[in-house]
Amino acid sequence: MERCDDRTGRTLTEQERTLGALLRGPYQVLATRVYGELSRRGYADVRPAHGAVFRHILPEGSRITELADRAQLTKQSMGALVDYLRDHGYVELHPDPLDGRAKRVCLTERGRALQHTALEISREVEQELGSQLGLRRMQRLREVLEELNDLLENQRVVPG
Amino acid sequence: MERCDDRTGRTLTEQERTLGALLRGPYQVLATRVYGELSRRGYADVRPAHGAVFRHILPEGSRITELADRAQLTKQSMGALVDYLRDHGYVELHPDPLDGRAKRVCLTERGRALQHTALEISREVEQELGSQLGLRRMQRLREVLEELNDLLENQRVVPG
DNA sequence: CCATTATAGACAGGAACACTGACTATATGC
DNA sequence: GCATATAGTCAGTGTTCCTGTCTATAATGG
Repeated sequence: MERCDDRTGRTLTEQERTLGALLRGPYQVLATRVYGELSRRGYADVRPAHGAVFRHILPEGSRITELADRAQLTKQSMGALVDYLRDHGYVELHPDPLDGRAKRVCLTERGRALQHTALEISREVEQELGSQLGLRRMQRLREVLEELNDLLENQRVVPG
Repeated sequence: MERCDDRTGRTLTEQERTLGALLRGPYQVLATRVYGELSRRGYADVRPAHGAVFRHILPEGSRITELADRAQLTKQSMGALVDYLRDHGYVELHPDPLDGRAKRVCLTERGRALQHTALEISREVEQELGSQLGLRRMQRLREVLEELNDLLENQRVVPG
């Protein structure tokens, strides 16, 4: 039986870094810093999962099903996130005047304040990284990532 | 009370895409495709969480604590992942000859085959994305991401 | 050599997150 | 109207990761 005794001291995936790994590292750092900073600035009850609501809700409000579709979650999961955010004062639920089954989810003042703060923190972290990485490189990274995101969005659901 | 009735049809975060969002999108697409393809190629029992082991294990084997440190997980969480992978034939546990408390986790033949296949799939997906995005752009993306990862790794733990 | 302290790992319990299936109430289309 | 579709809820489950506690072994300093 072959024993494991190479003694190279490097993993296989270190020798060949996958694109996924290269994306995951920075993303995790970003997410940790943004939610950590939010916690310090008075929004300790907002967790990463709730981003699914704040990222997708429209200024005029959105229905739970809409949010679920956009966030690629089930209605049940999105319903739970919305319940939590309502209980914590970030959103309000209004009956939809056009559809008696539906509810409109709307940001409260506090919800908008959080959204604003989160964007602010994101900008701060990006600037800080940019100053370490070099502004030109950060600019290039952003450009290519925007193109990649556009590409992926357009092929996410085959239009029927 | 101010009602929510802007009717712009765009979210705040769509107007200003954060770096985090730009990284998350492609990462999720990559991860979904890689693990989906692994499932189709006979590794349906390997889930994304198990990547923490395969990404960090050394060719000569690693201890659970080492893997936990590198993957930034607790020893307990890593222990559970290793147990699962042992039960499914991807790793073996040997007592560490140098430390009676420790166990060496080593990949089995099947574990190495999975690792190989996962890297192969990652390359395939990256190539496919590259052909859609443009090879030059993908090349630039990779370069900048590698620099960013190096930067973040070097400041992860302040060297004591 | 022995007492203290540190480390490797396991056991128990729980929180966060997202899922499936089944259900009610309302809307829509013929 | 009746059949079908949709919005949202209720109940239950699985995965992933955590904290706290414990045992066994190792390392260190008198």
